Amino acid sequence: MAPFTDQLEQLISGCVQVHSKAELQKKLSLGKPLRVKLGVDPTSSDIHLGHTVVLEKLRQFQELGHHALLIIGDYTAMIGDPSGRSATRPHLSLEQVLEHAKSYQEQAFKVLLREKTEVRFNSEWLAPMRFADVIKLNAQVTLQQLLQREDFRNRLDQGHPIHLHEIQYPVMQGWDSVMVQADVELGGTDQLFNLLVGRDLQQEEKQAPQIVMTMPLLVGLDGVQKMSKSLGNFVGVSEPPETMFGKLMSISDELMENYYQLLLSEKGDLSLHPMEAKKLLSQRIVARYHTAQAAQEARSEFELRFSKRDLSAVNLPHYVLEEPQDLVSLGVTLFQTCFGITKSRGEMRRLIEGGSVTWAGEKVTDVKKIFSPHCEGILKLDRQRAVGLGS
RNA sequence: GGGUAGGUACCGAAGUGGCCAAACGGGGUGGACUGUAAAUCCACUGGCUUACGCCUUCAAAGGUUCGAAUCCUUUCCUGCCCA
Repeated sequence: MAPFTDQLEQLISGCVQVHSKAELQKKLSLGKPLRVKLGVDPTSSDIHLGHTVVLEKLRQFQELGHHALLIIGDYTAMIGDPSGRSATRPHLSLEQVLEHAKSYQEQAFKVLLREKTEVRFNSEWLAPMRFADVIKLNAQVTLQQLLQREDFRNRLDQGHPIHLHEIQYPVMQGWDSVMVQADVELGGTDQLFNLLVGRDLQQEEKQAPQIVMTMPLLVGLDGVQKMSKSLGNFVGVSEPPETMFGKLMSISDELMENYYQLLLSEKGDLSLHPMEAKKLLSQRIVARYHTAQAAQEARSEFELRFSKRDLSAVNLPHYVLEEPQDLVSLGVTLFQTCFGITKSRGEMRRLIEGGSVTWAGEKVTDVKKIFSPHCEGILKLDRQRAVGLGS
């Protein structure tokens, strides 16, 4: 293991809060590997760049010789973390949660060192708990503490409901820390309260309280709200290189600096043309989750496709017509079969009438235009999607 | 449990018997412009239809009416005040 003073510097870099630095220093100085916990709720099937900020921190701990505990919140996911939420989360079934959990782990190992990670499901200890046990835990938290949280206070002020099951969440998460005897717990800044509850519960159980470290939240592609699957403003770590690259290119210039900082832990070269800086950023992030070559290709494709607007040189899905079809029907079929997107005929018609569809580089606004099986060429459907027709 | 205010499209929010597929704002999508950035402008934003129009929708189910998001009944859900 590295000398603890060096470790300390590294570990706290990028953190928003460390509670407390002195405790961390002390624990590190003992020279023993720390048990570092990170909880994730498999509420959706994808891990996105927002999650990676904190995963990377855990990875850093691993590389310094510490023990990583990845807690899959299969049980908590069914309740839904109210943190930062203005409304109650929808309920998930156990089946959904378990399915998500599986792909979650796989994706998490794109960042974490698999063989050095202990994965635990919190249903292991939460499911068998009895009501009396729960009551006992609840005695550790007061309503006043909960109401100091901004998310709950907002809901209260705005007359939005706060359900009792939601206020159980911090206690459950805190109990996880007790059960795995965490020395450190990581989380986003919105997790601060939940993380601190863990300390209280640990102390109650005569354990040393965990050190709490929070990382900044990554803003989503819209530049306004935090990155989340449900808002659709995310870049998933399992997405194809071209998609990742494209999505990253759509962020605003202002966001770029933030992304450089949080995703690559460095300052971008601001002397470059913003577009060039953004291409560099995208390329490097893609390279991290795919390969350098894939990133290079994604970049070239992007340039061909959008800068030079040359679709002919780009890899497009192919489709061969079986029989003549009008443009609307064809469009709907293509969206479905090539991109898995369900469009109504009305939507398709609007797209065509709005001038989005081009055939061989020419706008086609005739909804009824017939395409026959021997038509060959490139049909552009919307801003991002195009299909090669014919063989 | 009592009182009271509500539940409208992705979200917020008008509408309180026909002119309502439902104003307005946000969001989203497409176009122009561009660096697939920002800003701006324009269009679209339940389904089917070239269209006339038809169909499904205003928490749910029934009912009144020529006609209901709007009136009545019951049910479910939520806020606020009181206990």
